[in-house]
Amino acid sequence: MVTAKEILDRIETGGHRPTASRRRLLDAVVARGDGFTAEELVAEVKGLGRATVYRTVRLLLKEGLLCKLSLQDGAPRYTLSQKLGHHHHLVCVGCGVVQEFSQSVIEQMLMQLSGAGAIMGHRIEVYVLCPSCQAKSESTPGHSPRTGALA
Amino acid sequence: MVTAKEILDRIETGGHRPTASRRRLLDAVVARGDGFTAEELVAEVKGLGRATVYRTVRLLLKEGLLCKLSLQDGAPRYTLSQKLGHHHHLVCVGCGVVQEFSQSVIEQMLMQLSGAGAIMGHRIEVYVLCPSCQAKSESTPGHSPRTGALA
DNA sequence: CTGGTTGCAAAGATTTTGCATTGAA
DNA sequence: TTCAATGCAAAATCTTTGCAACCAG
Repeated sequence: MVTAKEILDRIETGGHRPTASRRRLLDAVVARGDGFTAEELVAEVKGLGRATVYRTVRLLLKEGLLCKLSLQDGAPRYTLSQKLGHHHHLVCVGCGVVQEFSQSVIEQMLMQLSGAGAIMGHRIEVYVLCPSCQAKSESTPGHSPRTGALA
Repeated sequence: MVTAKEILDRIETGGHRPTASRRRLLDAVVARGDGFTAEELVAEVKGLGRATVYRTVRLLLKEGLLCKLSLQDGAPRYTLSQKLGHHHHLVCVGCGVVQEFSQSVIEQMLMQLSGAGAIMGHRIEVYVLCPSCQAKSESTPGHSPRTGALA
């Protein structure tokens, strides 16, 4: 589990200051296990200016401490990087919980595509209905998940 | 190769009218092999209102005739669906050219993830530097590609 | 005719920027 | 002290919506 302090240390190592604002923002980010928007952080962490939130999100992205999720609708969502290396995401379209995974099969498959050019990077997201959301949707059939996330 | 007429036919089949505006927009879309933004279409197809362009893009997305690319920076980009079925994208970070591919290995890999929940969908994009852009970057070392696309 | 489609402008939503002030080292 | 970081509000971007006019079937 990544802690706010670890992230703050990395920020400091990167030549940035571990301010109180950043600590408060990180506490909020660490407390969530799902994808959130910048605006949700603005609402959640009271007393911080909107500009500070957006600037901090940008900083964390650049440092690789946050990942930008490519859901299809609305504002972009972000999630904390649990692993430092390259990884992919498993997003529940019901509750928005985000898990990470890395699968070497994918990397092998990418090799097969290298005829199309030098591979510079890739982005993989898998949308699931997690077991607890499956249970919920069986008991409440009317409920519809965040299908906007689907490709 | 998909033609504007084929797409217009599909639009009509879907219960929408094959108007002159839509035809002009489609001609512009078909002429490009890369990802474009809604705003680029507004500039490119003169005489069409901004609202019409955005509404048409939304219509084409809903019908599955356009794909939304999840690049990281700026406004979302769209590209024409060449295949009708499910597919993935190969995007050149140099020139923005988009190719499609489908690879059963990925689908097999997804099966292995099904322990995490029922898979509802997925999104895969691979960023490459295509052969012609590789040649260019060797002759002009100062040039830097659209690395914003990279995860 | 009739209802889908369009253009325009206004409104909405999201993000960035200028600038004076504050705060960490 | 010094320069990064912050807050605020204005501006910039991108997208949607209300409404009257228009057009395909």
